[in-house]
Amino acid sequence: MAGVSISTVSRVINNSKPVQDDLRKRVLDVMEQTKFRPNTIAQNLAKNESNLIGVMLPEVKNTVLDELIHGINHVSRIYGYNTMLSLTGGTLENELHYFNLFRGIQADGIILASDNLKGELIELIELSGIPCILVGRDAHSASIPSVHVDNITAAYEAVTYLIQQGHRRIAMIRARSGDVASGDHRFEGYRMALAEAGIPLARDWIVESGITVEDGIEAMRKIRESRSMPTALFCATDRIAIGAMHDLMENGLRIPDDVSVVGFDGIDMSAMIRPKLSTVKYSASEIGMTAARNLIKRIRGGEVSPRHWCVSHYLETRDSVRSI
Amino acid sequence: MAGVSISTVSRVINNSKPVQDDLRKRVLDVMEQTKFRPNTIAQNLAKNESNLIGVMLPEVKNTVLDELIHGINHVSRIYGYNTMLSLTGGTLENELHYFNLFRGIQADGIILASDNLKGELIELIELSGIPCILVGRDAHSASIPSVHVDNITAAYEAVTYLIQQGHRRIAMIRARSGDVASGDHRFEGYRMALAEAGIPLARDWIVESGITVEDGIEAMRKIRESRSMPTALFCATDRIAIGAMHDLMENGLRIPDDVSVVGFDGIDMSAMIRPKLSTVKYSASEIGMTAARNLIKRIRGGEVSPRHWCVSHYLETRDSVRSI
DNA sequence: CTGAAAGCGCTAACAC
DNA sequence: GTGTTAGCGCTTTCAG
Repeated sequence: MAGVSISTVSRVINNSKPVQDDLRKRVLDVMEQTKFRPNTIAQNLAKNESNLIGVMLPEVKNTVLDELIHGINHVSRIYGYNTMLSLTGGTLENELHYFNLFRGIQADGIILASDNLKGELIELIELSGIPCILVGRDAHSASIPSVHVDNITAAYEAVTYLIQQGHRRIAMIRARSGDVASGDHRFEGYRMALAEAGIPLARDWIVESGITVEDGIEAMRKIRESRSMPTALFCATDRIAIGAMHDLMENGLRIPDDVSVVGFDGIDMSAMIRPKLSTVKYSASEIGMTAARNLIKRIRGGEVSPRHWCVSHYLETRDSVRSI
Repeated sequence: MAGVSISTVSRVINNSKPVQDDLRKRVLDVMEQTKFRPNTIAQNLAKNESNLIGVMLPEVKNTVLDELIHGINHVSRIYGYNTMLSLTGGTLENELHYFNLFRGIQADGIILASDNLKGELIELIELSGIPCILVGRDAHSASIPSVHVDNITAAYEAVTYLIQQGHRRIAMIRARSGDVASGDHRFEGYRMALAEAGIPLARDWIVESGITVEDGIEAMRKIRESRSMPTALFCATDRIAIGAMHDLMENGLRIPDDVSVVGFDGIDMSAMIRPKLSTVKYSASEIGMTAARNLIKRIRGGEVSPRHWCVSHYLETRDSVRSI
């Protein structure tokens, strides 16, 4: 329509080479008038890059993840990348599926939160050659960089705080083993703190659970039904803690008078419930930003050796713990 | 590697035409051993379709949206579609941007929650010819089908309930006008209920606010500082309600003794806070499933005339309202 | 049933 | 500066 060659059109679209003003104008006019948009997919195919970063998360049920995503989006945008998100539900099958989907649309890099970084998934990632970065959990495999809070230390500090407040009968509702961050590592911190204080682990007071509010309710019920009650409870996530508090209060126990509770994550609701929940806080958006920044560095051929970054954390003490 | 032509490989990948067993096996073996995956993007380019549904949401800060997404994913998967999500922050600029991004990767259809369905955006959508469906809010424009709860009626019922409990001094924290669902429509329901009961609107008791917990705190403060206090409060979202309750309790007011509160959405936290929040509930996953189902029908050339679907709602009465 | 060849919409040398 | 041409990785006629 503009009476020019395809290449010229391509050049004005990409500003890749100089084009005479009148030709450029003719092209632009036609584009405007036909509302033409270049087909990204074909561009990507031809260029073998997409300026697209894929994000794979198991779910988005708490505010922390929204912050994480915003952190990622923020720096991605600055560097000219778009992001696209998919929810995997945490299953290996879905993770493989979505990884291939991202691969298919030529994603330049992928940020993922997964507990299945081994076997098939890790093979696929390495084979694909797509730069990846793990968020939220410490990497099993050294081949993939990661950004996360120091879950072990943070949990250790939270439980140590409880011990300092005079508690020795401390239960923990942990996430399932296999759930790296909130399961294994936060439990490890709990174990270390108790060990250091010479407190033996009490089987009845360690219950494995999902990470949702409902799971917390269920898990708390199990602890209540055990032979004796703890005076304090450390929960792997705030949602678990909120569920547990719900169960306790429904059953006539007072917080923190009867049992003290500490959570992990610092979701916004932790400050809204009563009593306000003491919890381990950290900046999820910082995780997102750091991840995006370093992923992009790798995409652009920066450092290759995988590193692991920790963002800072602190215990926000509120009203759910008493000293005895 | 398998000693066959490209076409044959394509045929075994797609099962599009019969291939002799031994050839098929040779191809499959090589695919397995090289971990070969077809390049989706090139497939799409050649086929001019992607089996991809784009989802555009402003944010994912509450459990309702997680449910919504899962609803969408669930039925999409059944029909062989993949989904990809992008967070727009609710700004027109981002919505245009991501829409074009989805268009670029040849998304077959798009599910979106937007309050900017007019002017540029609607033009772009119509021009692109991509089937779209709106979730969460009633469509301005008749040209785009939508799935949502009947916000006006639901809000009307919630406020009418308050009136039945003997309240006449009823405040509302509404979302901003322009925010179709939680702003305009839920306010309209409030207005109708009061009008029907012959209660005049009190300017001081209607405050416009964002939809987050923090916004709720801020808005409640404004109401507290007005000349006189209401006995009841209707909030456009549960998060607002939770923030408002926080502010009230921080300032020594009791719920429901001093003021009754009703929320909207039925997020999981509404049952966790104390007192438990009475709120309008509905199934977000049903919205997601209905949207996906009908979008796919449109993609496949089913009915063209846009329709609007409502999912059912009900008022879950809990402990945050007293009768006077 | 199988291979050769054209083409999806675009970019990137390569000539002029 | 601009047009021509060869792909990007795949699907789909079209012959055989």
